Amino acid sequence: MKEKKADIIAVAKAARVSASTVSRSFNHPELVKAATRKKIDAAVRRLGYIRNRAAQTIHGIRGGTIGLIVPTVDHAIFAELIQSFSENVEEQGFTILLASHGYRLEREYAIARKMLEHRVDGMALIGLEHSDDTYGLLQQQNTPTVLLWNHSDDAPMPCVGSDNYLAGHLIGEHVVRLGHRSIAAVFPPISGNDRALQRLSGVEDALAARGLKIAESWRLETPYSVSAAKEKVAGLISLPRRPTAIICGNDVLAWGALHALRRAGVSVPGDVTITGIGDFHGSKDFEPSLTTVRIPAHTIGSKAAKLIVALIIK
Amino acid sequence: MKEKKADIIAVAKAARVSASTVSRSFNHPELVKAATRKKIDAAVRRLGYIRNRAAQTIHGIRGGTIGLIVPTVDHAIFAELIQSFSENVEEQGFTILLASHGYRLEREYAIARKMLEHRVDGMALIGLEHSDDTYGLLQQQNTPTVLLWNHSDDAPMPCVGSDNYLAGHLIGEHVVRLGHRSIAAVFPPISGNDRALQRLSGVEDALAARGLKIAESWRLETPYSVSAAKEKVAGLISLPRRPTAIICGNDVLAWGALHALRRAGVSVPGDVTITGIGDFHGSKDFEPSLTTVRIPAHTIGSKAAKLIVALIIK
DNA sequence: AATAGTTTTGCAAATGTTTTCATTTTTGAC
DNA sequence: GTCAAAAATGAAAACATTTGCAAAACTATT
Repeated sequence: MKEKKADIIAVAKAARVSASTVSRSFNHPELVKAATRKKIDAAVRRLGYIRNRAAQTIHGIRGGTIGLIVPTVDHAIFAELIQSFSENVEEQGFTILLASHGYRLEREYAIARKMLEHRVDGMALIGLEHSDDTYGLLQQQNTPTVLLWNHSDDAPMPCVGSDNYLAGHLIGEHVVRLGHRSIAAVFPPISGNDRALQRLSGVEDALAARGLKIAESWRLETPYSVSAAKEKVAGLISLPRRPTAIICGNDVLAWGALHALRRAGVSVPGDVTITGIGDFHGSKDFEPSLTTVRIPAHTIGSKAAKLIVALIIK
Repeated sequence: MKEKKADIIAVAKAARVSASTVSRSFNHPELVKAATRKKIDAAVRRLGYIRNRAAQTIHGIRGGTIGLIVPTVDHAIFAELIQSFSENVEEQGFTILLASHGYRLEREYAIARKMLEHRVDGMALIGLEHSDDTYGLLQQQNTPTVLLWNHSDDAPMPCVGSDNYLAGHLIGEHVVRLGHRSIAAVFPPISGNDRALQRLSGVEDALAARGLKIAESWRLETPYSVSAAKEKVAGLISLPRRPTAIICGNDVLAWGALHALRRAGVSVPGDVTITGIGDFHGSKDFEPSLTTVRIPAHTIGSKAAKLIVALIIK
């Protein structure tokens, strides 16, 4: 039990060479004779030696980790993004250090700090809205960083994502063009969530361009969940005056809306039109079908992965 | 640009104390005079110093990371689990090193090795089915490990999860008890996925107990996606003879099935009963409503988190 | 068999911390 | 103002590696 784990010196002894040679055989195999390498490999296997990245890292060698901080993992939105990002990053030999801040920006700062203590080679954050402290920290340590999910030309750091304002605008225009005039909106809380805010602005501007406005009582704010949206929308359509279109901040909320309408026996899109944003897994197969704007999570993840790796090894 | 990052010695100089004192002020603040601590804090801030965990780690100090290897992040199933696990583990001061193996067990081994190189304090794996190499590795390095998601009394390592066989059995019995005799099943591929296999066995045994069996042509295998399930089920119900119940391996497949039936104008549960397993976000609000067995991902995540932390700091 | 060149190897210093132990400083009691 | 005890600090060794440099061991060439 107490047999301490093998270190490079133990391996060296076992293989009857020096520690330097063992180290080289790992990091610059071409510099060591094949026969020696063989001996070393054997010793490594015999002792169950596993090199210690921490000890390498203090020599300024890249540790091979990238920090990824998300608001939460548990959303269809981010799951797809995280998967694609991590997959691509792993392909390049990096591993992800993951943490979630639950939409609290101070948590994000604390987490970022911790990740820097671990000497991550790079960082990825969701969205463009971060505390000054966080931006300052990353800048000061000049850690390669990419901002995921949103894109804006005047972002303070490299970012890869889509234009959420545009997405909202597109949806807004679409709905107006269908002839709707009584329009409701269901959105998540916008604090700490620039994505939602931009989408909503896009929608509002598109409507305003036609002189339309969303009535105060038809602006629903709900947490990101099918249940919550379903409930809110059920309340909405039980009112005497009903909207003819409900614009949802994302597909999950739209699903909730659709279930609420189905339950109430309201026909979609006959009586009411529902729109989402995101095109999550499952949305395109929804019955009745759902109008949504595709946000290419998969592509964003893989592009961002390539970008951050490029920044790191440049 | 070239100003190398501050190290503990730089801080010591700036604060006019020794490195040891700086170190202590971080790790055992009670041992250093308040005034000194103040000077040090100031210097730290001024220099933007961030301690180097790697350098601590080589002293055998815990690095504060836990490796989590999942088949994929991008499934409603695991997203919820990961979130809950990581949330709980973060609360205790740990950070997660996350990677996915895409249901390939050799990848899992490689990833585990890499995580051990990073000297994770503990590991968490999904399911009970892992390569001998992986088990051997973890055992030999005696790294605290927990197996997530499945539970079995004779698992080779501590595990926290639910009994998937039981879940399948419950669903099977339920369907039989409703009086169904013509039963179809839609399941994901079972290779590298002990969860699916156990569920299916549970279902089959429950049916067998009543002398029932799923016809070969009614056993559908489909990847884990709404689209795929929808398509398969659409094919199934277009056949002349239709099952009266379709048991799905998990809720996502059940969603696909529900959409297929709705599209075909088949009434649920009037004409056909659909069941899922998992009780994912959204399932309980689905219209028409879905019968499912709850697998408490959230609870599993948090219990597992507590367990692994306990194993680590014991 | 000696030489020059090339390939392998080992020694020792360096990396950024923590920790043990010894030394210095402070405190409180007289 | 002394003294002992307690508290705070520093020096140096330790941790698991990598790497620059020099020594040693081979290869060819004569």
